Amino acid sequence: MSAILGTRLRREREELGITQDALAKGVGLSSEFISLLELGKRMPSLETLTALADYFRKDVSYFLKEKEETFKIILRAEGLDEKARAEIKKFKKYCEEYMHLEELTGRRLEPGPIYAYVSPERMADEERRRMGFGDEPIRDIFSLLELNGLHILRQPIPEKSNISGIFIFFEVERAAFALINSVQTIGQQALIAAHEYCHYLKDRNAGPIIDNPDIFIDEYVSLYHPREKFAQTFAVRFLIHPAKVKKIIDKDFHSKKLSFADVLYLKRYFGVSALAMLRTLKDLEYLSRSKFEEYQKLDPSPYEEVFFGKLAEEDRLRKGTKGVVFSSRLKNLALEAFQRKKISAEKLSRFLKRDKNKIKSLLGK
DNA sequence: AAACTTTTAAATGCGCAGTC
DNA sequence: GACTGCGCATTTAAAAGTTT
Repeated sequence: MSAILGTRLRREREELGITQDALAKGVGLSSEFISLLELGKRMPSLETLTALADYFRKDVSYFLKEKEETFKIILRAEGLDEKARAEIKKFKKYCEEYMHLEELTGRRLEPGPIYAYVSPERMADEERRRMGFGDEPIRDIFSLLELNGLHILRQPIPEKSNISGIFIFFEVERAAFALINSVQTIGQQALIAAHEYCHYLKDRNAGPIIDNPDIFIDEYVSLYHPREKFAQTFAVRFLIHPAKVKKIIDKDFHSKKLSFADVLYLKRYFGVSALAMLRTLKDLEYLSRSKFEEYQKLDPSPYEEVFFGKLAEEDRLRKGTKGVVFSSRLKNLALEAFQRKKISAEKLSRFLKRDKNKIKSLLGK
């Protein structure tokens, strides 16, 4: 009995969008037997397995070999220092706790659609349309993505570890998680979140993905895996819709030459990193190459503070971030689990990061 | 928009041949 | 006689359609 064969088989079949019956006809079996295989209650003969593998154009081993545990793959990645390792181990723990809470409350999120688009721009537009955003900026990307099935955990990983985000998909549980490095500015985090979301929509079956911060430097982006280039283009397009940029610049700036302050204004409007904003403006030809390079060298934070009073709330806080940032949804799940007496007050207080007596008195008894 | 009906997909019980 | 790979008949569950 092997659970892996069943899950793989089911996944392949569903990806083709066919029924058990259709598959059975295709490989000369009965649909009942397909059912048994998918349930992991029977093993096929070698002959049958070969027929199935052929049908899906896969190697037979694909259906047999238990894939190396997701986290082992990540932890084996080269160049991981001890601090990063420790955070990834914590990430694993948080993922498991998150899934456990979903199970306790019965609130499981169905994974979103899988896209096979050729163009990241089209995919981003389509996804915006599906969510009903038009060309408006997205205010709370983290919550939005969570509702669409990508669980978000934000944890601080030291800059020198060179990790900006991690995407993983638990095959059996059918749950996707993204770790966002919370040491980055909130704008960068938003971009990474959208980037991981693209992996989720497109590459969720390709194994875990570790993203490093270099993907943001457009000069070198072409050197990276095409999948990364795709995801990065998607992320920028998803967060900054060019039509909106055009509208603002035409209407409000009367198409004048953009100053650094204008760029920062737009950056704040879309809630992204300064670099992503600069890139977009350059690509849309609102900034010349030389201006782009000039602005790119500047550190936005002191300017932002002077031009707009203060940094975005979270950017000031993040300097002191020591631990994980749990999403509102996770906290909400924990609360529900507590109220239904499925977890202890101690455990709840760990998720909410508040004193348990305080929580208790607030909830009445 | 609830209550019932029909259709279809998936799961289960059972049994048959072949093998060890 | 116990076990395996499978099909047939039947049941269950979920989706789609219809009526009130």
